[in-house]
Amino acid sequence: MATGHKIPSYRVVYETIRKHIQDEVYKQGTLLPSEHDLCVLYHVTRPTVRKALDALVNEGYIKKHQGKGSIVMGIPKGIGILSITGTTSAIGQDFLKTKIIVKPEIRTWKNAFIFKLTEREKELGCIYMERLRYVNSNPVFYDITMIPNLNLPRFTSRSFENKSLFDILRKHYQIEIKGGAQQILARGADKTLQKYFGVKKGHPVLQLNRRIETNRIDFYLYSQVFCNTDEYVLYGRF
Amino acid sequence: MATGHKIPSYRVVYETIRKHIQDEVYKQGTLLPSEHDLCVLYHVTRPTVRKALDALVNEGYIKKHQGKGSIVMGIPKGIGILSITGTTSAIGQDFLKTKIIVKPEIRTWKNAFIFKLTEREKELGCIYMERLRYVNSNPVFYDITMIPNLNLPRFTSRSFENKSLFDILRKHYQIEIKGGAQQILARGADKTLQKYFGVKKGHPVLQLNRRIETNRIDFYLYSQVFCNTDEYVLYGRF
DNA sequence: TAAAATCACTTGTATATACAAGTTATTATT
DNA sequence: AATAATAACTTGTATATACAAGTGATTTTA
Repeated sequence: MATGHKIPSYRVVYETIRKHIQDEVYKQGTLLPSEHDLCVLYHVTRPTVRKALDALVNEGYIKKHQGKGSIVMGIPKGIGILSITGTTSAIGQDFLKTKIIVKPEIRTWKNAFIFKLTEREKELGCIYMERLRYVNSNPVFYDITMIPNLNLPRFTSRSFENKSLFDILRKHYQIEIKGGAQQILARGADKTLQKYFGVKKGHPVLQLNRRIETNRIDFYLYSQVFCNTDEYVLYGRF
Repeated sequence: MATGHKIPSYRVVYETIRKHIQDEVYKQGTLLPSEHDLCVLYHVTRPTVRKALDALVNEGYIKKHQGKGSIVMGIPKGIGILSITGTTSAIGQDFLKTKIIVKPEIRTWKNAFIFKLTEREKELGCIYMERLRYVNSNPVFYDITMIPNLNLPRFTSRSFENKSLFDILRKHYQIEIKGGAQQILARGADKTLQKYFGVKKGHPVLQLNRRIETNRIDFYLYSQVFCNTDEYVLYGRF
């Protein structure tokens, strides 16, 4: 199934350099090739290279110093749930296992939800699912995902074990994640969290309420993520 | 005391539009003037306008749609401690009061700290301070700030009441904040937090460990922020 | 020899231009 | 009147170019 989408060249440059940092072709602490050299390498002009580097700076892969060059910082450490790509890519799929608690099913919206829903979203109802995610066999994330029930054929019958929700949305429905907003708070564990995380009542748990924006206008995903940060803390750049 | 720094025009465009969104000259839900119109308005070219808009998109002030325009999203709601500018600008200085718990003083580094320090940083020692911050008279943030003791004359004798640390660093020492990395976790309140937040022992509190990068190479600020999220949650974009 | 000036590099800012591609209103067609 | 084509907008991508400004090594000067 070819997408037919042409990949912009700044994206190619970004992805390649990112991969090279990941694979330690460009090693931590060293200087990246100069912008001019990258231009020659990728047959693009400086603004294009700079757009790619800007993204890498934002995500913490590199750091720039005027007059000196771009220093490779390496892969952002920790669990980068605050980044756009979601949990899976951030800590490496190898160490993340997913267990479905509630299979995707059509429901009415939880009215206790934090974000205001549009009338259209309320009408549609939502696809609801719950997942528990393990990092190195420890339950670390418990997440509730709600997606407006808008023209996503066969969605509820798909398998999500060890698959990224975002990947499925992109491949089968051409939905791209573009960013989002989130609330972050600390709370005590309730019965559900006690059960899944194996902690005492009131144990401090991180909660994230997220509204995720997509390439489809007025189409948002909603998720509530609970994290047990006892062993794995969240990490982010700003 | 004139800084002598020339402000880049993309910055001027960014600041002006940002201000206009804040002052509701550009109202939420409406379309921003087109990039072309902004070019005429500010006497700059499109790449310059786009650079300003990119920053506004990143911070959640606007959202762009190809073929349509840039939609004004309004001021990012909540307490945007995850953003680069710090607490003060995020919730509006009017509602934030600061109380100094420990005045800036020279100390050796807390060795229990999370980030690895360089030898140079260890030698220098650090300027240490503790602050309690109130939002609408409620104690919400308790933060410990550590700054390498590197050529910051008279720093320990300055007043920090209701002043932004970042502003002081910029105005008096020409130190600009460029970004940073942070860990986020949920933890139970200890005796100190109980005292300042007026909560029970073990009450869930958000903790942020931050390393803040500056325009001076190898000069970082370190801070540990504790947040009582019972009434005011943190907010961020990704 | 030590300090100052220069040069060659780096990234930062800005312009001018072109075309691709998505959206919306208008116009022409059926 | 409903539909299709078009035109006029919008943002997205990309090039080519120029100069400013920070860094570090080299060369010149005192």
